[in-house]
Amino acid sequence: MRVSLKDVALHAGVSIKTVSNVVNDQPHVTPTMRARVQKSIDELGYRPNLTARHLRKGRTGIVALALPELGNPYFAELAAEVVDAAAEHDYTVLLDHTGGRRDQETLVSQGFRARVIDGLILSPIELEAEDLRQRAEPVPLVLLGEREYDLPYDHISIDNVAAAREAVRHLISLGRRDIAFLGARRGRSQPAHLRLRGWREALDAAGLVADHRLVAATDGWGHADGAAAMARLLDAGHRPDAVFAYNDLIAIGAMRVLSERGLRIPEDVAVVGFDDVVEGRFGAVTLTSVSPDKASIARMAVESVLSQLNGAPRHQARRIHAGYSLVERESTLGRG
Amino acid sequence: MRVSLKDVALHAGVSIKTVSNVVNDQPHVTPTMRARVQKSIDELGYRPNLTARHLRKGRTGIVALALPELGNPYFAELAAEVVDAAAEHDYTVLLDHTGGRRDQETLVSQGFRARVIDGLILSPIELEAEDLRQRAEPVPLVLLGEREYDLPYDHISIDNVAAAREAVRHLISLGRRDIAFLGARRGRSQPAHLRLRGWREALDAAGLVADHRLVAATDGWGHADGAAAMARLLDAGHRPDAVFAYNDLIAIGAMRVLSERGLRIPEDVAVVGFDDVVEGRFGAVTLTSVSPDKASIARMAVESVLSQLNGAPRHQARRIHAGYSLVERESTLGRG
DNA sequence: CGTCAGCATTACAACGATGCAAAGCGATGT
DNA sequence: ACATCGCTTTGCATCGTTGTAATGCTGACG
Repeated sequence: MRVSLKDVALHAGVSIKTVSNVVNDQPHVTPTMRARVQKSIDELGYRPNLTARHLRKGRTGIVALALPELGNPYFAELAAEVVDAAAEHDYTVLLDHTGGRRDQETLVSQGFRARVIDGLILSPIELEAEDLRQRAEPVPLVLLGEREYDLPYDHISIDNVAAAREAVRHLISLGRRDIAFLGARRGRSQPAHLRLRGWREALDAAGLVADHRLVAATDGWGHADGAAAMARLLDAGHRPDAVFAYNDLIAIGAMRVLSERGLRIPEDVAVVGFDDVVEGRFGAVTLTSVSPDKASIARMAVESVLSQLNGAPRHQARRIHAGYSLVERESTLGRG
Repeated sequence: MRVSLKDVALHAGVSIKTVSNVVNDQPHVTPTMRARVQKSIDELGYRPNLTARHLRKGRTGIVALALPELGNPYFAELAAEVVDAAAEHDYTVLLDHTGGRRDQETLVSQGFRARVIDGLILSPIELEAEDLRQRAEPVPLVLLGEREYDLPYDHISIDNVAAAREAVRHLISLGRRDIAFLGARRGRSQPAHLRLRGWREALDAAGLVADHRLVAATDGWGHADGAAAMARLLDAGHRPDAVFAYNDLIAIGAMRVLSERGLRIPEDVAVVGFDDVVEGRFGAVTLTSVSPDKASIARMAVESVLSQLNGAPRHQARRIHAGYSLVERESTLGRG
């Protein structure tokens, strides 16, 4: 069995409370006493029982992070950043993944999966505002990602519209005119709408037509979905001279298909992705991509949870934009 | 504040324990009583406080998973599998990452990072046997990965030597003779030694020389490390006709350098990786790779932790081999 | 009608830690 | 020598839940 305060107290010949005071660095403990108790603590190898502490104090030191899928390197990289950011505050991260399914996301938001947590950082895909409106859970919640809700929860993301606009403007500056968008989620009410809006706005601003036939829906957000969408576009007889993808995986899947069809990147088709995952930096053609500042997203998410825990007013939600940059690589090199 | 058993008991006009019995589906509760209490539970929206339950029962329902780096898709994919496997047993996963550093790995193994866990699944990189020998922690531990220790802990991995042998044998069967190995960790006592041994054994068995000049060390396990190692090899005047990499990321990094130097894959240089990460299936040249059965690794790891929790003898450790297969793709296509 | 078996319900203690308030103790002032 | 002050140390209750043991109650049986 584990060593408890009681054992240490017995060993040191003092009261339980005194040991507790030493452990918690309370004032009003004489150096002598502190030393004596510390000795017993060390000898017995005492370590506080966080469960008990939590029961008493109402804190666990754990924040949950619920992501659509860990297999997507963007989320994996983000998770790593969150773990680090949490560690800075002596917090650990409990990981959950929802598969981007609405029922799972709802369950997680209501605390059904993990109930021993101080806060929740959730990156929703299909969750609807109404699902959250019914949330009775007192646990602080922070939302990440592209979905926007008019609800009293902090929301952290980059300015997706502006970032998408910048990406497409970059393609236009290279002289591209027929710019496809890959990755509007098929059959969804909110299909990647912010990035799609940025695409449209950039085209409008340049006096180009936003041809909806160049918008290809996908079922998911992986390589295979990008490949399928690209193939569909080409099979339908379209030959865009540039592609802006919802994310890097879709872009990479698309690039694969483009080269299978004998199209050169960037000469024939320039490609821009979104997320700046490591993978995009090492393909045969490196990928130009919008690079969200993952570290600061993670940091702000953790800080939001902690500030809510420390009594920040929960009714006024903040919409926080993290930084981003467009990283240009081979897939948009030179003039097309 | 949250609703507790006490509140429900008051509301229903019964004792706390009776409510507890209803909640836990204990026998010896009359249907009438059960209905009455259930009504109060529903009306008040009671949900058990897991922290208190855990304090009482000594279990938290959380297993920790400590990985070297989440940024590596192999580990991210594995983490996703572990989360799923744990969920099947109503367990959630607490994620930690060690950066593959020995001090972090030691801390994690001793429970310093996360102290609210029922078990720990650890994938060590630099941890030494002595670090674990001093482990006093009563929490069940399972080890994953290539490192082998003669210690009383279950260890789950694939048969790295056999898998590496098979990969290299495949290259030999394509007529390749000068087969490089990329990824022995530089300056380490146990540099990827199992996969390296498989490489050597396959060459020996085929009557080929295992030329140690074709073994290139790396600093880490990422794309950049593979690229650097490949560049170093080529710069030194070596021109292998095949490359076997410690993992897919290193392989992909190497492929990038190979094509930069105008070498064709697989015509000039065939490449085999290890891990079968999704990324390898969507490059310009898809990557042949050893594919460990991640799902069953995850499942067995979780089951090992749970069986230890349920009193399985801890002194006799098991060495468990999961399945794997060699998936052939474009990077080793046809005859060279 | 009284007794007892047997099930339903309850009271109490405990898991380990901490907040609060009271008790202990040495030093100081008169 | 004694009252007082102030810091150190302690005892007790408590967080929400569950295991154990005791109690209450109903109905069957003699």
